[in-house]
Amino acid sequence: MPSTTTDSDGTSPGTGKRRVPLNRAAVVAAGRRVARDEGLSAVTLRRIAAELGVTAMALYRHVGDKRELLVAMLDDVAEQLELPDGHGSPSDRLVLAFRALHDHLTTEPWVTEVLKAGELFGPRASRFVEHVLALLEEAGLTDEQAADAYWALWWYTFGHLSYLPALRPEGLPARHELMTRVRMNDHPRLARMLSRPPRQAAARDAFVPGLQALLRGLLAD
Amino acid sequence: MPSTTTDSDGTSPGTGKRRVPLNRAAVVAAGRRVARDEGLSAVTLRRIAAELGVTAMALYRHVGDKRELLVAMLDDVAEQLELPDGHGSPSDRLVLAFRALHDHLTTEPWVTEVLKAGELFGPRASRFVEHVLALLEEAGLTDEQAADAYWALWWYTFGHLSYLPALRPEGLPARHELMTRVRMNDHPRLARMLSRPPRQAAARDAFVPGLQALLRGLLAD
DNA sequence: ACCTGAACACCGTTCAAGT
DNA sequence: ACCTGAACACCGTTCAAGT
Repeated sequence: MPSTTTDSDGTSPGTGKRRVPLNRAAVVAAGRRVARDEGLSAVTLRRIAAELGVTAMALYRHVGDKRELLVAMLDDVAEQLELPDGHGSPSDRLVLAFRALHDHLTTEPWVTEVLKAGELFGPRASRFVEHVLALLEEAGLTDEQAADAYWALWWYTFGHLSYLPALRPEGLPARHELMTRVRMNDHPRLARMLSRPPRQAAARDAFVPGLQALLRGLLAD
Repeated sequence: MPSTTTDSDGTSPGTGKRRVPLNRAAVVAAGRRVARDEGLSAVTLRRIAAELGVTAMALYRHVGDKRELLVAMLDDVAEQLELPDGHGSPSDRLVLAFRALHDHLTTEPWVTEVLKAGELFGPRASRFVEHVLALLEEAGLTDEQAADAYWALWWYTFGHLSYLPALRPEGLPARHELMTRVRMNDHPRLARMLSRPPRQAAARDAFVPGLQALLRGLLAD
């Protein structure tokens, strides 16, 4: 979402001299830019500073520490999540909501990595939570049931997100090695499972059926 | 489970001189010891080497790199997982199996952290997978349905494991801060959810009901 | 007020050298 | 064969100093 020639900090990224003082939004934007283009491992204070034409220490004026920066980047992503306003049963609309969440968190892989690092999906995600709780209520759940159901749905979604990277090209050698080390004669069912093509698309498609199954179980009292 | 005075490397940990040459099992055991006692962040090659009375570089003789060491530590944990041989319906026994997995992975918190880092739960876990696939088959699922169901159950379990740390004492300030930053008037249901006591035990107890709901949905065709 | 330079205490890892 | 010492290229972060 950075524009072509000028960013919110008033400079062309990586070039030229500072015209205006740094601000927090510019730091967060630079962090997202680096994360999107070069991956989370490239998100170091020194790298972001270079992106802004500044030294690493200058960042400490606008951000308490690196963790705070990551939380701010996450919150920035949360703000851009759009809630689908669908029709149909609460169950159908819950599927839509979690699919939207899943897809949104998936567009920039670093987001999942930061979530895995233990950061909570920040305050700006509260719209989403409220929306889901309302749908669960509409489906007939009590406050307590809705809260438990929300967490179950989130755990499932987060677990799925976390395992997508393992199915990416880089992870496939590890999977193959695992396949060869398993004594297949003792584990015929596992052997059959592993022999199925492990396409990432397959895992992606498996998200919705599992989600629907979970919802069926949660909404059936 | 290292014994009291002597370890598998033939020395008292952290003291004395080497009597026998290092071996891979001793390195892995030392890694687990450090992880259990001081947390995953303390698991550095230098720290493990010190534990063994050796320099960091000596470890490279027995372990390719740090990642390989972590995978070996994980595999060590997988080997110790005991499958419960319960009676009752396949569904009941699936609950038992995943509860056993959950509890086993929970006894040493670093395990979840390594899983979050993207490592696959190694070859020695294949007994568990085979066991679950057999139960799903017994419940009437086809190969393909069983594979999808296995993943759904794992995603749910892993998601839950991953969020336990956020509910530990260290994470509670963050949760509280989140609570104050949410505009509660706009989000009444979220406000009610957050005001419930966020005890870790509660999240732990919530694991099984969600698991049962998921199973209900998966097994009902 | 805002930013820099140098330094500190760490990492994983490589490489030549010791015994 | 097995281990060491010194070094490299990094981290996040602190602190005194510049303008």
